[in-house]
Amino acid sequence: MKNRVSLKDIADVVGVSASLVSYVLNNKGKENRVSEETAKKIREVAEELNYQPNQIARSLKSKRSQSIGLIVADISNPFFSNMARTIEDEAHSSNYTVIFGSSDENSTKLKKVLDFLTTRQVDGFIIAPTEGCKETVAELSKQKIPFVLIDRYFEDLSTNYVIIDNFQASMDAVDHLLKRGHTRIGLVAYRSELIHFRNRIRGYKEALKKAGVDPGLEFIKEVSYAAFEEEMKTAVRELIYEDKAEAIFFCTNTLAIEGLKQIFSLGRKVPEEIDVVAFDQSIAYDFFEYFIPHISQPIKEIGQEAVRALIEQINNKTEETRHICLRAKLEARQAPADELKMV
Amino acid sequence: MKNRVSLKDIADVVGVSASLVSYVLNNKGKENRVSEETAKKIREVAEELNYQPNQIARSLKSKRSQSIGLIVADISNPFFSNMARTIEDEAHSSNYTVIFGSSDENSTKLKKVLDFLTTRQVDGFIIAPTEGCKETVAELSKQKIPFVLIDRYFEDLSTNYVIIDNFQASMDAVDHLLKRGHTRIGLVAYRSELIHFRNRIRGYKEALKKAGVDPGLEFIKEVSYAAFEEEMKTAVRELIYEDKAEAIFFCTNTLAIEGLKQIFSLGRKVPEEIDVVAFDQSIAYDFFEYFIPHISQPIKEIGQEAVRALIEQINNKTEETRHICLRAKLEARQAPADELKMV
DNA sequence: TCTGGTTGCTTAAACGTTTAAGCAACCAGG
DNA sequence: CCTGGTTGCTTAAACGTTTAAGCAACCAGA
Repeated sequence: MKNRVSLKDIADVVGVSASLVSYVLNNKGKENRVSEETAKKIREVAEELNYQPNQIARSLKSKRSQSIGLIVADISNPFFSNMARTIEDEAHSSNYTVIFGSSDENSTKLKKVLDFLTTRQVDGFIIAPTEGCKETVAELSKQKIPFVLIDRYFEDLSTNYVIIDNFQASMDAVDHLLKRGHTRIGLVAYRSELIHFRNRIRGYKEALKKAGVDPGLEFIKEVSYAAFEEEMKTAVRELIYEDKAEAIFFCTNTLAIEGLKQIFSLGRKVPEEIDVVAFDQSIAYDFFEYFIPHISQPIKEIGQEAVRALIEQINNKTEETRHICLRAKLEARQAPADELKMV
Repeated sequence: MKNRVSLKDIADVVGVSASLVSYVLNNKGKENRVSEETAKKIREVAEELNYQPNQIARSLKSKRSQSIGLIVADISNPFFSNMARTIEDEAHSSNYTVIFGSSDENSTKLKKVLDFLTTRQVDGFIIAPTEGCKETVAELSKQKIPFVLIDRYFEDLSTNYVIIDNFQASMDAVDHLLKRGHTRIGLVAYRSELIHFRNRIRGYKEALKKAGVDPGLEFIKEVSYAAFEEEMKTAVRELIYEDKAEAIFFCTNTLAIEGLKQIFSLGRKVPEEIDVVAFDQSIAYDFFEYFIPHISQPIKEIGQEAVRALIEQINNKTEETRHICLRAKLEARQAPADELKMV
């Protein structure tokens, strides 16, 4: 490949210098006093030879690669792949490409991917930070590399971020269960210091407290990201058998899916025997006779805001950081039983 | 940002020329007779200044960007996002980054994304081609830009591709339904000339023919990609009410999910009243009392083979094309009814 | 003492752009 | 006829690498 036509090629054909071609094709002919006649010829030849500017050369000169790095926990997780899609659309519309990498919620891997993409001179990053990557993120700030955190952030780090109000969302979710008459409500989250999980747990506690539920009736289970299937088994078992939970709030889509499997495998009926609320959407919820109430995150908005904030930072090199906190909505429509009938 | 340390910076500190630094850091010190003493000093300073080579400059020189473009129908489709993940891992392990773009099964959009990424000088593409993009793909061949098609290919175009044996997979799927005693078997596919759909339909027909089923009992519905929810409604309705189908074979994951919704909304029980086989995995299948039999594609292998074939083509500029056809497996385990009980 | 090879470095060009600076030719005004 | 501005172009440097070619200093052998 790569016998691609360059400015020089066009210049040779027309019989002018490469600079002139550059001026014309960048619509800077006027300012640089290129005659309309020459300009026309240059444009024609460029068209004819199907000239495509070499972005690499351009990047070297401009120190801008017009690409952004997207680092999420796992691109194959629907939450993140949906996010990726909106980020793609938004980035392309601003003439940026998106390079992606998965961290597997592992701070070492995150650092590796980050370094890998930094060498590629991406102009900035959109990152779902993992636990224990605060130093890495702080370093990024120090190096003045533009970036926006999504989904999670660090309280004691002044960075751009786009998140949702996890505390409020969690309160809404638990309120929903309280309103349905439960007091013995369990929660399953990942074992993590990440702020969004902490806030989801805070929201859970606050909702119970406000409702006057005895703190002894807080049932909180935390499972590890790496082995959550295994640990979910124990968690659900304990919630049901020992804590006598009437309802469970699952803090992510993956947890909800796995948790529901465990509930069913114990032969419990949802919602009659165990009521459930989940965080995040899942295609699976459409198939339950009882539509699983869940917190629906404004994924599209998050992605768009993140790209916008990032590009703004790239362009304006403004020092101030933007903290965008969106509202997530509880989807609790009860599907008509005879319309989405489960087999 | 971008006050990044360059070869020159290191050279200045050590007091040598940039070339020497380049030789040493590329482990070409020996061949170029750099004294071990100087080499050591250079490596130390490089370490100290945390030197990261500028890949852009390197790319300009080498005409290699060490990045590949991945173009799929929609990155948020689980099939493609899972594929993306394996491609990411495989590419990173060969020191390539992945830039992605979605075509929405639209050939105009595909061409746009392709051009967009070509300007970025990606070294090659992995593409799930859309209907009507044959000329675009042929043009890519003509320009000698390395690429590998996945999921689909064009019969009359000699290109690299990694696919599965759709004909065989489809036969397996329909055989499964035949073995369960059905003869009135419907099929739902996208309305498309893409070879993989044609082959899935061929497999369906062949299986029926082999089983001696009257060709009059072939019920084939095709829906448009853009409005499949709407058209699925009609398709399922017709299959059930007019064709009196006893079973339906859905040709993709999205079709299966939507089709199942429609079947349930008509109050039909699966599998007692309508038996079903799907193409591709879905998280939702885990939740049916009756585990939905489906064709499970070797996504990981497809991704890996695609990356390998692509990198081989990039490196060896071999003219010969590789046609890799993998086998997809019918997953038909029946989940124990009391273990995965639906609510 | 000259020759030729080795050692250890530097110089320079190139990749394809962008863009400041320079320069020749022309024209108008005094 | 000189001056100064305008017009239409070219030159050159730069971005950060890579790499061929060159060169000075030294040493060994004849």
